[in-house]
Amino acid sequence: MTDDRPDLAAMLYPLMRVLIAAETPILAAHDVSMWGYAVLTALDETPVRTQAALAAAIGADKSRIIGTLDELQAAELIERTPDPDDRRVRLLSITAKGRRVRRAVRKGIRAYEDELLSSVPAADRAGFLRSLRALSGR
Amino acid sequence: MTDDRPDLAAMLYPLMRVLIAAETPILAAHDVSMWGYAVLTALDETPVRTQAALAAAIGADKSRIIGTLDELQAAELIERTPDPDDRRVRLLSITAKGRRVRRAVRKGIRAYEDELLSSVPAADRAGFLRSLRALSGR
DNA sequence: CGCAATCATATGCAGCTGCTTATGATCCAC
DNA sequence: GTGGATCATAAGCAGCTGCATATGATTGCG
Repeated sequence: MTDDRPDLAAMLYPLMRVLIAAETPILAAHDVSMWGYAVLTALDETPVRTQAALAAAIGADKSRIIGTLDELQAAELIERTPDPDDRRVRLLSITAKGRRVRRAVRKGIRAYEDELLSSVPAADRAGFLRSLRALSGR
Repeated sequence: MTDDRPDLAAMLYPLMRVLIAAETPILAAHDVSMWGYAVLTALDETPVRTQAALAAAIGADKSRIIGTLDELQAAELIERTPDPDDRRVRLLSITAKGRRVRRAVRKGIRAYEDELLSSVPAADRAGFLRSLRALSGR
């Protein structure tokens, strides 16, 4: 064990702040909240059955996420339809509009990330992304 | 540009939560808050002149950090002495006790991190750490 | 059928955060 | 000497978060 590197959290924290700061105007330009974008992303990528399961999937609080879902629905970015097999459940789906918005936001974010990552050697970058992917469980 | 990876923030966020969850009991065992540990770490590694500069260095709010400094001082982990050259300033320094506590916490955290990172191939791990270091500005 | 579990929803509580404003003391350039 | 800047400190405000509780409706098992 060497003492030559900071704790992971100490490195992740400022990076996280930089990313959030960069994403904020991108999200604002599309009138989407950060949790709203997380919801759109989840729905765009994987089917999910219940709102609670969605909340768990994106690390959100199942109660707090309701407001976000309300906003997304009002903006016609998602739809909620009753599940014919279980009257407690409202099935979630992303609309075509929601898909477009999500992908536009992601494009902006990706452009920023690519620029950020371009300062890192390609071999390290690949290792970084692979590690990050493995460590984040996705 | 490929679509085959999640946004950085989407990967960093769960990793950050995992790290925080792991650190929480370690910090509690030493009766140190997370900001307290960040302060101790900063003081243990680099001299800093003013409290405001310390706050900036660790990404904390200069007003909010006062309470943390009060606690650390009460626990005799840091000392605040008036700067003879500038009566507005209180110079900060870590005590020997503070140094011991900080290093004990770091040891616990490092053990966890090493275990976590052991699931990643060594080459990727090195690339990960180098990238993280470069991207976090430290 | 009864009951525990689950769903969506709402909300309270405590804590934290970012930002701001304010205070009194001190510093320093003009 | 004056005034703006800086320091430490305190606290307001609004927003967010994690967790818990509660409600009414629904489901599914014993």
